[in-house]
Amino acid sequence: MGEGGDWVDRVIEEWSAERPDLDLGPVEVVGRLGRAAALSGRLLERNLKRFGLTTASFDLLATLRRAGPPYRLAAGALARSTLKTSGTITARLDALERDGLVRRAPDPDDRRGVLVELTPDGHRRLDDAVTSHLEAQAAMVSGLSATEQSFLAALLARLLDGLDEHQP
Amino acid sequence: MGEGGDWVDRVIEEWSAERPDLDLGPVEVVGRLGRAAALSGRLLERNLKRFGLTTASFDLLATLRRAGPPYRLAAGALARSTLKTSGTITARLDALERDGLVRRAPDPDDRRGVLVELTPDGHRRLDDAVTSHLEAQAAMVSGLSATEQSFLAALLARLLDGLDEHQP
DNA sequence: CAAGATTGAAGGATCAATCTTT
DNA sequence: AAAGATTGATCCTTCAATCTTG
Repeated sequence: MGEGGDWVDRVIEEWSAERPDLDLGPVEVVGRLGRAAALSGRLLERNLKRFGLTTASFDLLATLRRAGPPYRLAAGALARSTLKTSGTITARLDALERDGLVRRAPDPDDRRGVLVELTPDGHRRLDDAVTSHLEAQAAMVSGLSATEQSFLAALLARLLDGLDEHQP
Repeated sequence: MGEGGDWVDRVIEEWSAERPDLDLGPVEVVGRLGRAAALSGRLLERNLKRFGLTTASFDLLATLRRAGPPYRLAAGALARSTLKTSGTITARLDALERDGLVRRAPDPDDRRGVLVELTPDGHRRLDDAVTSHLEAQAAMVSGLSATEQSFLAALLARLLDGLDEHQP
Protein backbone atom coordinates (compact mmCIF):
# COMPACT_ATOMS: atom_id res chain seq x y z
CA MET A 1 0.00 0.00 0.00
CA GLY A 2 1.23 3.41 -0.86
CA GLU A 3 4.16 1.91 -2.77
CA GLY A 4 4.96 1.77 -6.46
CA GLY A 5 2.15 4.14 -7.31
CA ASP A 6 2.34 6.90 -9.88
CA TRP A 7 1.62 10.58 -9.51
CA VAL A 8 -2.14 10.07 -9.74
CA ASP A 9 -2.07 7.44 -7.02
CA ARG A 10 -0.42 9.94 -4.74
CA VAL A 11 -2.95 12.64 -5.57
CA ILE A 12 -5.79 10.26 -4.79
CA GLU A 13 -4.24 9.24 -1.48
CA GLU A 14 -3.83 12.85 -0.46
CA TRP A 15 -7.39 13.74 -1.36
CA SER A 16 -8.71 10.69 0.48
CA ALA A 17 -6.97 11.84 3.62
CA GLU A 18 -8.29 15.39 3.35
CA ARG A 19 -11.72 14.85 1.83
CA PRO A 20 -12.85 11.23 2.24
CA ASP A 21 -16.30 12.23 1.01
CA LEU A 22 -15.17 12.83 -2.57
CA ASP A 23 -15.56 10.23 -5.33
CA LEU A 24 -12.13 10.10 -6.92
CA GLY A 25 -12.85 7.26 -9.33
CA PRO A 26 -12.90 9.46 -12.44
CA VAL A 27 -9.46 10.83 -11.57
CA GLU A 28 -7.95 7.42 -12.25
CA VAL A 29 -8.76 7.98 -15.90
CA VAL A 30 -9.00 11.75 -16.39
CA GLY A 31 -6.04 12.57 -14.17
CA ARG A 32 -3.79 10.12 -15.96
CA LEU A 33 -5.07 11.31 -19.31
CA GLY A 34 -4.06 14.87 -18.55
CA ARG A 35 -0.73 13.90 -17.10
CA ALA A 36 0.17 11.64 -20.02
CA ALA A 37 -0.87 14.29 -22.53
CA ALA A 38 1.24 16.92 -20.76
CA LEU A 39 4.34 14.72 -20.65
CA SER A 40 4.02 13.50 -24.23
CA GLY A 41 3.25 17.01 -25.43
CA ARG A 42 6.47 18.27 -23.91
CA LEU A 43 8.51 15.63 -25.67
CA LEU A 44 6.89 16.25 -29.04
CA GLU A 45 7.29 20.00 -28.68
CA ARG A 46 10.98 19.64 -27.96
CA ASN A 47 11.49 17.35 -30.92
CA LEU A 48 9.69 19.63 -33.38
CA LYS A 49 11.79 22.55 -32.24
CA ARG A 50 14.75 20.94 -34.01
CA PHE A 51 12.88 21.53 -37.26
CA GLY A 52 11.94 25.10 -36.47
CA LEU A 53 8.35 24.11 -35.73
CA THR A 54 6.00 24.11 -32.77
CA THR A 55 3.19 21.66 -32.17
CA ALA A 56 0.85 24.43 -33.23
CA SER A 57 2.56 25.13 -36.54
CA PHE A 58 3.13 21.43 -37.22
CA ASP A 59 -0.57 20.66 -36.77
CA LEU A 60 -1.60 23.35 -39.19
CA LEU A 61 0.97 22.40 -41.83
CA ALA A 62 0.14 18.71 -41.43
CA THR A 63 -3.56 19.38 -41.95
CA LEU A 64 -2.77 21.06 -45.25
CA ARG A 65 -0.33 18.32 -46.21
CA ARG A 66 -2.85 15.55 -45.52
CA ALA A 67 -5.42 17.25 -47.70
CA GLY A 68 -3.33 16.31 -50.74
CA PRO A 69 -2.66 18.44 -53.82
CA PRO A 70 -3.06 21.34 -54.17
CA TYR A 71 -2.55 21.41 -50.36
CA ARG A 72 -5.15 24.11 -49.94
CA LEU A 73 -7.92 24.52 -47.35
CA ALA A 74 -10.22 27.26 -46.11
CA ALA A 75 -9.11 28.96 -42.91
CA GLY A 76 -12.33 27.87 -41.23
CA ALA A 77 -11.68 24.24 -42.10
CA LEU A 78 -8.28 24.51 -40.42
CA ALA A 79 -9.91 25.93 -37.29
CA ARG A 80 -12.44 23.11 -37.05
CA SER A 81 -9.94 20.34 -37.71
CA THR A 82 -7.42 21.59 -35.16
CA LEU A 83 -10.04 22.41 -32.51
CA LYS A 84 -8.86 26.00 -32.40
CA THR A 85 -10.74 29.30 -32.65
CA SER A 86 -10.62 31.42 -35.78
CA GLY A 87 -8.56 34.01 -33.92
CA THR A 88 -5.91 31.43 -33.16
CA ILE A 89 -5.75 30.39 -36.80
CA THR A 90 -5.37 33.99 -37.93
CA ALA A 91 -2.42 34.49 -35.60
CA ARG A 92 -0.74 31.25 -36.67
CA LEU A 93 -1.19 32.05 -40.34
CA ASP A 94 0.45 35.44 -39.81
CA ALA A 95 3.52 33.72 -38.36
CA LEU A 96 3.64 30.90 -40.94
CA GLU A 97 3.17 33.31 -43.82
CA ARG A 98 5.95 35.50 -42.46
CA ASP A 99 8.19 32.42 -42.48
CA GLY A 100 7.13 31.61 -46.02
CA LEU A 101 5.61 28.22 -45.14
CA VAL A 102 2.03 29.00 -46.20
CA ARG A 103 0.35 31.51 -48.48
CA ARG A 104 -3.09 33.14 -48.17
CA ALA A 105 -5.33 33.70 -51.17
CA PRO A 106 -8.87 35.05 -51.41
CA ASP A 107 -11.58 32.46 -51.99
CA PRO A 108 -12.97 33.15 -55.48
CA ASP A 109 -16.32 31.54 -54.61
CA ASP A 110 -16.91 33.38 -51.32
CA ARG A 111 -15.32 36.73 -50.85
CA ARG A 112 -15.55 36.47 -47.06
CA GLY A 113 -13.29 33.43 -47.08
CA VAL A 114 -9.55 32.86 -47.22
CA LEU A 115 -7.85 29.86 -48.76
CA VAL A 116 -4.57 28.74 -47.23
CA GLU A 117 -1.98 26.91 -49.28
CA LEU A 118 1.26 25.13 -48.42
CA THR A 119 4.28 26.69 -50.15
CA PRO A 120 7.06 24.41 -51.47
CA ASP A 121 9.10 25.44 -48.41
CA GLY A 122 6.23 24.53 -46.12
CA HIS A 123 5.80 21.18 -47.84
CA ARG A 124 9.49 20.43 -47.48
CA ARG A 125 9.63 21.55 -43.85
CA LEU A 126 6.71 19.35 -42.89
CA ASP A 127 7.99 16.28 -44.71
CA ASP A 128 11.33 16.77 -42.96
CA ALA A 129 9.67 16.81 -39.55
CA VAL A 130 6.94 14.21 -39.84
CA THR A 131 9.15 11.13 -39.82
CA SER A 132 10.92 12.25 -36.68
CA HIS A 133 7.61 13.22 -35.13
CA LEU A 134 6.24 9.72 -35.69
CA GLU A 135 9.42 8.12 -34.40
CA ALA A 136 9.10 10.15 -31.22
CA GLN A 137 5.53 8.88 -30.84
CA ALA A 138 6.67 5.32 -31.46
CA ALA A 139 9.24 5.63 -28.67
CA MET A 140 6.53 6.80 -26.30
CA VAL A 141 4.38 3.72 -26.74
CA SER A 142 7.26 1.26 -27.07
CA GLY A 143 6.84 0.20 -23.44
CA LEU A 144 3.48 -1.33 -24.27
CA SER A 145 2.93 -4.55 -26.18
CA ALA A 146 1.08 -4.47 -29.48
CA THR A 147 -1.96 -5.89 -27.73
CA GLU A 148 -1.85 -3.27 -25.03
CA GLN A 149 -1.53 -0.55 -27.63
CA SER A 150 -4.62 -1.84 -29.45
CA PHE A 151 -6.64 -1.98 -26.26
CA LEU A 152 -5.53 1.47 -25.23
CA ALA A 153 -6.39 2.91 -28.64
CA ALA A 154 -9.83 1.30 -28.58
CA LEU A 155 -10.61 2.54 -25.08
CA LEU A 156 -9.47 6.06 -25.92
CA ALA A 157 -11.75 5.93 -28.97
CA ARG A 158 -14.67 5.03 -26.69
CA LEU A 159 -13.75 7.89 -24.37
CA LEU A 160 -13.54 10.23 -27.34
CA ASP A 161 -17.05 9.20 -28.39
CA GLY A 162 -18.45 10.43 -25.12
CA LEU A 163 -16.42 13.62 -25.14
CA ASP A 164 -17.63 14.63 -28.57
CA GLU A 165 -21.22 14.57 -27.38
CA HIS A 166 -20.49 16.89 -24.47
CA GLN A 167 -18.96 19.56 -26.71
CA PRO A 168 -20.70 22.96 -27.25
CA MET B 1 -14.51 0.68 -44.53
CA GLY B 2 -13.97 4.34 -43.92
CA GLU B 3 -17.23 4.46 -41.99
CA GLY B 4 -17.95 5.12 -38.34
CA GLY B 5 -14.37 6.15 -37.66
CA ASP B 6 -13.34 8.98 -35.38
CA TRP B 7 -11.13 11.96 -36.12
CA VAL B 8 -7.93 9.95 -35.74
CA ASP B 9 -9.17 7.32 -38.18
CA ARG B 10 -9.68 10.05 -40.75
CA VAL B 11 -6.23 11.50 -40.13
CA ILE B 12 -4.66 8.10 -40.61
CA GLU B 13 -6.57 7.47 -43.83
CA GLU B 14 -5.45 10.80 -45.23
CA TRP B 15 -1.83 10.19 -44.34
CA SER B 16 -1.97 6.71 -45.83
CA ALA B 17 -3.13 8.15 -49.13
CA GLU B 18 -0.42 10.82 -49.18
CA ARG B 19 2.49 9.05 -47.53
CA PRO B 20 1.97 5.25 -47.55
CA ASP B 21 5.56 4.83 -46.34
CA LEU B 22 4.85 6.21 -42.87
CA ASP B 23 4.18 3.98 -39.85
CA LEU B 24 1.06 5.48 -38.33
CA GLY B 25 0.58 2.87 -35.63
CA PRO B 26 1.62 5.14 -32.75
CA VAL B 27 -0.95 7.74 -33.82
CA GLU B 28 -3.73 5.38 -32.83
CA VAL B 29 -2.66 5.92 -29.24
CA VAL B 30 -0.86 9.25 -29.14
CA GLY B 31 -3.24 11.03 -31.49
CA ARG B 32 -6.28 9.95 -29.51
CA LEU B 33 -4.53 10.81 -26.28
CA GLY B 34 -3.97 14.38 -27.43
CA ARG B 35 -7.44 14.76 -28.85
CA ALA B 36 -9.12 13.40 -25.72
CA ALA B 37 -7.02 15.61 -23.48
CA ALA B 38 -7.87 18.69 -25.55
CA LEU B 39 -11.60 17.99 -25.50
CA SER B 40 -11.74 17.12 -21.82
CA GLY B 41 -9.55 20.10 -20.95
CA ARG B 42 -11.97 22.43 -22.67
CA LEU B 43 -14.90 21.08 -20.69
CA LEU B 44 -13.09 21.31 -17.38
CA GLU B 45 -11.87 24.82 -18.12
CA ARG B 46 -15.39 25.98 -18.89
CA ASN B 47 -16.75 24.43 -15.73
CA LEU B 48 -14.12 25.99 -13.48
CA LYS B 49 -14.83 29.40 -14.95
CA ARG B 50 -18.15 29.36 -13.08
CA PHE B 51 -16.13 29.43 -9.87
CA GLY B 52 -13.79 32.17 -11.00
CA LEU B 53 -10.97 29.70 -11.55
CA THR B 54 -8.90 28.42 -14.45
CA THR B 55 -7.39 24.95 -14.73
CA ALA B 56 -4.07 26.57 -13.92
CA SER B 57 -5.25 28.26 -10.74
CA PHE B 58 -7.31 25.23 -9.70
CA ASP B 59 -4.29 22.93 -10.00
CA LEU B 60 -2.18 25.17 -7.84
CA LEU B 61 -4.83 25.67 -5.16
CA ALA B 62 -5.65 21.96 -5.18
CA THR B 63 -2.01 21.06 -4.64
CA LEU B 64 -1.94 23.23 -1.54
CA ARG B 65 -5.30 21.89 -0.37
CA ARG B 66 -4.19 18.27 -0.71
CA ALA B 67 -1.10 18.92 1.36
CA GLY B 68 -3.34 19.26 4.41
CA PRO B 69 -2.97 21.78 7.26
CA PRO B 70 -1.38 24.25 7.31
CA TYR B 71 -1.90 24.17 3.51
CA ARG B 72 1.59 25.44 2.89
CA LEU B 73 4.21 24.38 0.32
CA ALA B 74 7.43 25.74 -1.14
CA ALA B 75 7.06 27.42 -4.52
CA GLY B 76 9.47 24.89 -6.01
CA ALA B 77 7.36 21.99 -4.79
CA LEU B 78 4.36 23.52 -6.56
CA ALA B 79 6.37 23.78 -9.79
CA ARG B 80 7.46 20.14 -9.67
CA SER B 81 4.04 18.78 -8.79
CA THR B 82 2.22 20.71 -11.51
CA LEU B 83 4.90 20.09 -14.18
CA LYS B 84 5.33 23.82 -14.66
CA THR B 85 8.44 25.99 -14.70
CA SER B 86 9.31 28.25 -11.81
CA GLY B 87 8.54 31.27 -13.96
CA THR B 88 5.02 30.04 -14.56
CA ILE B 89 4.49 29.53 -10.84
CA THR B 90 5.71 33.02 -10.07
CA ALA B 91 3.20 34.51 -12.50
CA ARG B 92 0.34 32.41 -11.16
CA LEU B 93 1.17 33.30 -7.58
CA ASP B 94 1.12 36.98 -8.47
CA ALA B 95 -2.43 36.60 -9.80
CA LEU B 96 -3.67 34.38 -6.97
CA GLU B 97 -2.16 36.62 -4.33
CA ARG B 98 -3.77 39.64 -5.96
CA ASP B 99 -7.11 37.82 -5.69
CA GLY B 100 -6.44 36.97 -2.04
CA LEU B 101 -6.50 33.20 -2.56
CA VAL B 102 -2.91 32.50 -1.50
CA ARG B 103 -0.29 34.27 0.57
CA ARG B 104 3.51 34.25 0.17
CA ALA B 105 5.84 34.13 3.15
CA PRO B 106 9.62 33.85 3.35
CA ASP B 107 10.98 30.43 4.25
CA PRO B 108 12.60 30.80 7.70
CA ASP B 109 14.93 27.85 7.06
CA ASP B 110 16.19 28.92 3.62
CA ARG B 111 16.20 32.56 2.78
CA ARG B 112 16.19 31.85 -0.95
CA GLY B 113 12.84 30.09 -0.66
CA VAL B 114 9.22 31.19 -0.59
CA LEU B 115 6.44 29.36 1.19
CA VAL B 116 2.97 29.58 -0.30
CA GLU B 117 -0.11 29.23 1.87
CA LEU B 118 -3.81 28.92 1.11
CA THR B 119 -5.85 31.75 2.60
CA PRO B 120 -9.30 31.03 4.10
CA ASP B 121 -10.77 32.50 0.90
CA GLY B 122 -8.61 30.23 -1.24
CA HIS B 123 -9.59 27.21 0.84
CA ARG B 124 -13.26 28.07 0.46
CA ARG B 125 -13.01 28.75 -3.25
CA LEU B 126 -11.31 25.44 -3.92
CA ASP B 127 -13.73 23.41 -1.84
CA ASP B 128 -16.58 25.09 -3.69
CA ALA B 129 -15.15 24.06 -7.05
CA VAL B 130 -13.76 20.60 -6.43
CA THR B 131 -17.07 18.75 -6.18
CA SER B 132 -18.27 20.17 -9.47
CA HIS B 133 -14.88 19.50 -11.03
CA LEU B 134 -15.10 15.83 -10.09
CA GLU B 135 -18.69 15.59 -11.29
CA ALA B 136 -17.61 16.95 -14.65
CA GLN B 137 -14.93 14.29 -14.82
CA ALA B 138 -17.43 11.61 -13.87
CA ALA B 139 -19.69 12.69 -16.72
CA MET B 140 -16.79 12.35 -19.15
CA VAL B 141 -16.13 8.72 -18.33
CA SER B 142 -19.76 7.76 -17.83
CA GLY B 143 -19.92 6.25 -21.30
CA LEU B 144 -17.49 3.54 -20.25
CA SER B 145 -18.32 0.61 -18.00
CA ALA B 146 -16.53 0.24 -14.69
CA THR B 147 -14.41 -2.51 -16.22
CA GLU B 148 -13.46 -0.37 -19.18
CA GLN B 149 -12.54 2.48 -16.87
CA SER B 150 -10.26 0.19 -14.86
CA PHE B 151 -8.56 -1.11 -17.96
CA LEU B 152 -8.12 2.36 -19.37
CA ALA B 153 -6.67 3.65 -16.10
CA ALA B 154 -4.23 0.74 -15.93
CA LEU B 155 -3.07 1.17 -19.52
CA LEU B 156 -2.62 4.90 -19.06
CA ALA B 157 -0.54 4.14 -15.97
CA ARG B 158 1.69 1.87 -18.07
CA LEU B 159 2.01 4.60 -20.69
CA LEU B 160 2.88 7.10 -17.98
CA ASP B 161 5.64 4.81 -16.76
CA GLY B 162 7.36 4.98 -20.10
CA LEU B 163 6.85 8.71 -20.46
CA ASP B 164 8.46 9.47 -17.11
CA GLU B 165 11.67 7.78 -18.22
CA HIS B 166 11.89 9.88 -21.37
CA GLN B 167 11.67 13.16 -19.46
CA PRO B 168 14.70 15.53 -19.24
C1' DC C 1 -29.41 38.56 -39.41
C1' DA C 2 -25.60 34.89 -39.97
C1' DA C 3 -20.98 33.41 -41.43
C1' DG C 4 -15.81 34.09 -42.19
C1' DA C 5 -11.95 36.35 -40.82
C1' DT C 6 -9.33 39.87 -38.26
C1' DT C 7 -8.13 42.68 -34.20
C1' DG C 8 -6.92 43.76 -29.44
C1' DA C 9 -6.97 42.58 -24.61
C1' DA C 10 -5.87 39.26 -21.26
C1' DG C 11 -4.15 34.85 -19.39
C1' DG C 12 -0.91 30.95 -19.55
C1' DA C 13 3.36 28.85 -21.01
C1' DT C 14 8.59 28.43 -21.92
C1' DC C 15 13.17 30.13 -21.94
C1' DA C 16 17.23 32.67 -20.86
C1' DA C 17 19.14 36.01 -17.91
C1' DT C 18 19.62 37.73 -13.24
C1' DC C 19 19.88 38.13 -8.14
C1' DT C 20 20.26 36.20 -3.75
C1' DT C 21 21.49 32.62 -0.83
C1' DT C 22 23.53 28.10 0.11
C1' DA D 1 29.27 26.43 -8.45
C1' DA D 2 24.40 25.25 -7.65
C1' DA D 3 19.59 26.07 -6.07
C1' DG D 4 15.29 29.07 -5.51
C1' DA D 5 12.75 32.62 -7.23
C1' DT D 6 11.89 36.61 -10.22
C1' DT D 7 11.98 39.24 -14.58
C1' DG D 8 11.37 40.21 -19.46
C1' DA D 9 10.85 38.57 -24.17
C1' DT D 10 8.10 35.72 -27.00
C1' DC D 11 4.57 32.56 -28.34
C1' DC D 12 -0.04 30.21 -28.12
C1' DT D 13 -4.67 30.56 -26.71
C1' DT D 14 -9.48 32.35 -25.83
C1' DC D 15 -12.90 35.83 -25.95
C1' DA D 16 -15.51 39.75 -27.37
C1' DA D 17 -15.87 43.29 -30.66
C1' DT D 18 -15.67 44.53 -35.52
C1' DC D 19 -15.79 44.46 -40.59
C1' DT D 20 -17.12 42.45 -44.77
C1' DT D 21 -19.87 39.56 -47.41
C1' DG D 22 -23.77 36.27 -48.06
